[in-house]
Amino acid sequence: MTKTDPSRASVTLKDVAALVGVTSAAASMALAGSSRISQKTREAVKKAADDLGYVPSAAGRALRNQRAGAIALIVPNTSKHVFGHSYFMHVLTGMSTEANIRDLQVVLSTTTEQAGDVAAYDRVVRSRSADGAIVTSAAVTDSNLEDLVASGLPVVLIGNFPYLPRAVTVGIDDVAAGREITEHLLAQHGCTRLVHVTGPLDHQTGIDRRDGFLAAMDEAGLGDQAVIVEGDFSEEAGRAAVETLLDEGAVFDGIVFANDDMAFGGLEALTARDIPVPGGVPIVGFDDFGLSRVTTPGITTMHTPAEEMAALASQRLFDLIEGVENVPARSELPVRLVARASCGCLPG
Amino acid sequence: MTKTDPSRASVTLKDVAALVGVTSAAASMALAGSSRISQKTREAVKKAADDLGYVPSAAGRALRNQRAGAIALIVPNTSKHVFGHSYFMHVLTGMSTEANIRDLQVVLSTTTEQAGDVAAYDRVVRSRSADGAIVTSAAVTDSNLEDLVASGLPVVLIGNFPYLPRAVTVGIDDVAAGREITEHLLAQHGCTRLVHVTGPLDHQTGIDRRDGFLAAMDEAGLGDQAVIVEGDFSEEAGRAAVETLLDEGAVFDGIVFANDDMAFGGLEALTARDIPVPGGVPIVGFDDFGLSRVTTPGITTMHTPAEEMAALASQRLFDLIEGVENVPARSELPVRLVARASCGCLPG
DNA sequence: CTGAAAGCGCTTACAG
DNA sequence: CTGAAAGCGCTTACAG
Repeated sequence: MTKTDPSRASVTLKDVAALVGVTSAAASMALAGSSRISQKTREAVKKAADDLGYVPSAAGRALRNQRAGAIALIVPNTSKHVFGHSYFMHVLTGMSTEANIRDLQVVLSTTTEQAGDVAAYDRVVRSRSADGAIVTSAAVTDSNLEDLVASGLPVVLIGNFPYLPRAVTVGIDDVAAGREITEHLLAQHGCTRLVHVTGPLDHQTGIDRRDGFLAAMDEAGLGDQAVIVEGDFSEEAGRAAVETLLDEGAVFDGIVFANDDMAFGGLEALTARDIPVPGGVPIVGFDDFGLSRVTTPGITTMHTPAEEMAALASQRLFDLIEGVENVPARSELPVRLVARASCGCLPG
Repeated sequence: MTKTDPSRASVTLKDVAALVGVTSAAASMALAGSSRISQKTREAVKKAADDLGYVPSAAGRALRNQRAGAIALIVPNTSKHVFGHSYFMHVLTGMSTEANIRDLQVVLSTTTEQAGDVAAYDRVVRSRSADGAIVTSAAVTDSNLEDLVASGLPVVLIGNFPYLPRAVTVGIDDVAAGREITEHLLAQHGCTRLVHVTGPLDHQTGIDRRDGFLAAMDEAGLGDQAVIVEGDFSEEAGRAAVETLLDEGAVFDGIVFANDDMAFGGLEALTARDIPVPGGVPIVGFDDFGLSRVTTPGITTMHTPAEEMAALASQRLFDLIEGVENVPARSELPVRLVARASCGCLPG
């Protein structure tokens, strides 16, 4: 069957070395392929390692190399609610792909307390459970992030952090993307009185997408018509925004939601009030993490390449860990408008 | 600001000990709260550790304690496609919650190759990157799993593995659940000619849900009417199953899909052929990982408590790692039928 | 060229 | 009672 020893006790380098009759130092070099060790010994050691099912101890290596061989994803408690399951799974997929290539582990660090977001990061890196970390979705108000970046520990942020110019970040151009999808409703669907339901305005994503919306409205000479309703990325916020608008008798001919979850909540609210989408009110969302494809109507959205962002962030992180010079501080990936039925592009 | 030293070099026990003027052994005991160390020294050491921002080295501890302080989730490459993003995120959430309570890390191990599923697991545990692992969604045909369980390494399987009686597993009663949701269509909606679109039949989940369907049909005296179409849990399989049925002119008055993804694919195919759901054909799915709530109509389904399963699996794993005797080999969590519009229970 | 010590950071068993 | 060595598993710098 398998060659691995099924016994519980773990096989160390010493066991391998003893089987061949060399020191563990020699065995180590042999497995590393050092030319210092004769080819014959090298092969004997490799065979012995194979036969015994030897796998190097992560702890032994980490201690000796001062390198954990792992990268961490920090998921602050709050952001799990804000960004949702699918976002983080895309991020984990991107990280895992890159980590696998380099034979590194991925450790997941979720925060329990509200306040301890950075403490969580700090613990992971200072305990050297991971050689660096990817942090995503931090709030603008989170001042600790600044100390973190200044500390010089390897960290890559996913998102946009204009107030942290020295941080290495990977993201998209939310302003341009927000403008583009707004222009879509204006130019392709003849909307003139648009509402924007924002994300949380203590997150740069929320701010930028709103600014993109306002820029598009201004450029179209419709700045006066622009209505802003503050949301928080939750489905419930989208629903509440629509209900409030309708209750107040607001006049509008389209809604730009800052993400798909809110667009879905809004869609349900509109449908519940017998306002057809897109016939009565065309709407658009943002993200395309999965939800927007499966609703009826499908939600027109800006595809945010979360997995690719995470993959690139991982590469940047590896560079930081390895001490590569001149790692680009900012990388932006392209987004792409995905036209579906909610704006009127596709048949319902 | 923070008390932590922002310098890159990490603080070791030796640094803490030096600051107080004791040996690192004494500092270790002081931090552990040993009564061997005078209260005064204990406090001084704790203060010094605090001031320096000392965090114990994971590698040092792991090597000394022969314990990684981490548990792993193994995600075989194939199962990512089979079970989808949301399932694994539920599992990770459940694991993280339990791991946080015990101050353990969660490491994520995704397999690259097709064949190397167990090798991946093996590497993680043998390298002692993790003290044990949770493995989910393994195929019945994966004979390596048997060796794995026999090896005595701490592992908990999520799912049902009747051919591995010695394995510690956490799951649901898929047969009973499959029967229950089938009975719902029979008893509540008067269906008599039901189709079942199965999951992959090399996974126990696929087999069990099918058997539950057949049992319900038999008990209702409708065994002759039961039609089985083999699927694989993918949306595309659900779509293809419906198209084939319609093309062949099959006669049926309801469909039991073995999961929600297939139900969604089937729903789209029915809608595309102008067959209203539930008016033309009532359908039900299985899982309730997120999708079934957001479709139109919402899909009636059996709620599978993935997060709770993962939490319980984690607890079982901790017990195995700690050598607790008589860890229950099998735990089953209750499922719950969630009635939505696709069967006709709720208004569209 | 090669053998074997030293040391990464930690904690406990041992010596005094 | 307390000081300090030993050793977890590994790899490299050093001694011979």
